[in-house]
Amino acid sequence: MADKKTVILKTTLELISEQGFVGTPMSQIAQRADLGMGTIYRYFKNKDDLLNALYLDIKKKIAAYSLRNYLETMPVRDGFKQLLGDLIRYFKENPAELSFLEQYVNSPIITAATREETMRMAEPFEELYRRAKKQNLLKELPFEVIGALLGGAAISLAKLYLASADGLDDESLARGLDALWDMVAR
Amino acid sequence: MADKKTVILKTTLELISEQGFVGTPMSQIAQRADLGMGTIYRYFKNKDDLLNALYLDIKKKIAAYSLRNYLETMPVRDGFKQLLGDLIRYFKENPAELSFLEQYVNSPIITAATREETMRMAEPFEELYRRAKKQNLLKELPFEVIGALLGGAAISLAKLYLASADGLDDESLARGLDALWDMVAR
Amino acid sequence: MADKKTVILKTTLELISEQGFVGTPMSQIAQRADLGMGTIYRYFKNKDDLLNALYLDIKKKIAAYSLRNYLETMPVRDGFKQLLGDLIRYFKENPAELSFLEQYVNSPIITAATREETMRMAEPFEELYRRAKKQNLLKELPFEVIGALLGGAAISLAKLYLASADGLDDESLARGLDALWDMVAR
Amino acid sequence: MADKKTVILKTTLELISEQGFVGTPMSQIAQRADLGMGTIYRYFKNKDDLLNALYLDIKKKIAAYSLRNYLETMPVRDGFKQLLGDLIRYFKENPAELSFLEQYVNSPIITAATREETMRMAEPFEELYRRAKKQNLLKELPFEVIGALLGGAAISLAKLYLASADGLDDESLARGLDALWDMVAR
DNA sequence: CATGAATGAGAATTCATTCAT
DNA sequence: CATGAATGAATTCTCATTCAT
Repeated sequence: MADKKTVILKTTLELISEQGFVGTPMSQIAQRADLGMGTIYRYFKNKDDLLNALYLDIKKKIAAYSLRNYLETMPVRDGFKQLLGDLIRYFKENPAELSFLEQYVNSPIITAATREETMRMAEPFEELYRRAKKQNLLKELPFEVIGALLGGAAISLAKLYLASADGLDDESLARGLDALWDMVAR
Repeated sequence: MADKKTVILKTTLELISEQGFVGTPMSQIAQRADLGMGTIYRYFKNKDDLLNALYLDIKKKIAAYSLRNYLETMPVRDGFKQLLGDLIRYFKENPAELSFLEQYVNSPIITAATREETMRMAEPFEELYRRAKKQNLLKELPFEVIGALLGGAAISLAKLYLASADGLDDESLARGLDALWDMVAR
Repeated sequence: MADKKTVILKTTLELISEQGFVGTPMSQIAQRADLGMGTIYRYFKNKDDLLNALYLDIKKKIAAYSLRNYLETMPVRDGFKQLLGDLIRYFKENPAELSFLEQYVNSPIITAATREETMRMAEPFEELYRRAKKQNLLKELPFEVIGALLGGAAISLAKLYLASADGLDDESLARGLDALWDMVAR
Repeated sequence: MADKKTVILKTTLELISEQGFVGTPMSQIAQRADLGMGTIYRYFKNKDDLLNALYLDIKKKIAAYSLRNYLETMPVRDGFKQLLGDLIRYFKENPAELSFLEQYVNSPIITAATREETMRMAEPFEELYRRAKKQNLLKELPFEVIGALLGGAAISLAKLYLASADGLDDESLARGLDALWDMVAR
């Protein structure tokens, strides 16, 4: 059997994306994970802690997936599209993760410490931004604004694709990515 | 005194934006609203109903505010910037509304019926889209995609401005709106 | 029906003196008091608070009972015997109170604030001590020592009488009180 | 290393006097004693058994300490003062023991069997009482009453000395012991 | 209509005890 | 013999909802 911590996180995500955080009692998580209630508390201090751990875990997976095929040697434009494209593809493949994230990015349950920790994962994106700046490819907008615009639009797009019955074909994804680039390109 | 329903909605928003949903019991809403618990149940079937009503109420206010200065006779580009600019300005003036909305758009508490009802408010925006299409100003993207891209980016931008200490000056807002337009413009 | 707070305190004392504090769940108190669980929490913040309130309540009753027949105009020796005699008689009539007190005087559950509040009840006894001192009737011992010696011995005596099958006859109580006086008298 | 049973008892006393009974789980005892949880259950049937053993252990140490310098050949008055003086000195040197005892003498956790066993330790004191009686030195009070009065007052005194910042000097202890003797002396 | 005390189902969390290694 | 991860019954406490006044 997979290690217990992993099983708990997996089960929690499943249930939360189905019923929401408030709607899923610890007892149900334990039951579905086939573990005793107390076992969860061996691995996580309390319910909030479990949620924060899950949040962090997902963020890490997203970062890893996004970077799969990204190279620092890529041309800037290709780099952007690679990163954002894989971000969207990740959510396409993991809809529960997206729904979870959307619900908790702004929740007071996610602590400042957790949020801080996710910041560090933006490092490759920051490097890309600096590269783009140097080549004078971007609009006159601060890093945070660029990030917010791209992130907001990309996630919104991912949600739409998940909702649509036909799903995401490569053609329309490519067009979406072009739009994203146009938004920030000079 | 304003009518009771309004007072309840206002108080609920206040408390939820201060403490989050889980942390605000009905009894506290009643107390702060200076009403008996039973009174709330006269106006709202239950807590979920209250939340859905609040959600709808806020959406309506946003729509109204966005349309304040929008005219169907405006040039398309100006129309877009007017609608989106006022959307962002609304959140600037009503931060609690934004934080509430962010937390509940994806919550299972908001029912399908409520979600459906908010759709209708996009009507003026749809009209604008059709006008833009006719003039061949937009990229080859379906209405929903255009809407998702713009909405996601705009709200993301609003959140950033709220978080930033210095806030939103006209200059940077204008540049943000230009970026949004570039995203969808042909 | 008596007021709810009183009923809860009474029931709690009953159960705790039978089973101890740890051994009596709040649910059992509610059941025996014929009240809903939540009702207890309307009147007491939590279990510890309930215990502190009970502690204080009993201390007040003891003080009142001790002072029933005590007069500041009594000769000092009679005053001592009156106060201590009624203290012992109170416990004779209210065994549960004694067992409760014995168990919790030294428990960390009783807060410093509660302890402080009980101090004030010693006032009449302090007055008596001052009067005795002025008349040079007592040994050269500080007030606290006199109090500790008398209190300790008196309560120990009360416990013994409760345990003994035959109980406390006036004759032996009188002899016990004489012994107490001899302990502190010059 | 001392034998395990001793280590467990010592650690339990330590933790309970620091945090109270309710606040110290078996797991914490195991951890602090540097033993596995299961090991404790090898030496004690369950938590209550551990507590009863600790209670008995402390009582034995007290009896031993009290008798250190006591001789059956001592004059009665000196004998009393010797026994009671060393009782008080023991608590002075072992405050945790006193606090533990105070909390558990009246607790339902301590079984009748345990209580019975502690009775036997009063044997030397009983002998002393008989000797005093024969010499007609005591008031007309039954053995249990004498014991209760002296025990109650002595422990009360010890507690006071522990609480007082300056502690117990020989001078004031001597005066306290005189008072105790006066209480029971004819 | 309005009130808010009372309710009790339901949730989080703890911890004594067991038992496979 | 020793270990400590796993268990789940038991407990405290919260809060949406009702209903007698």
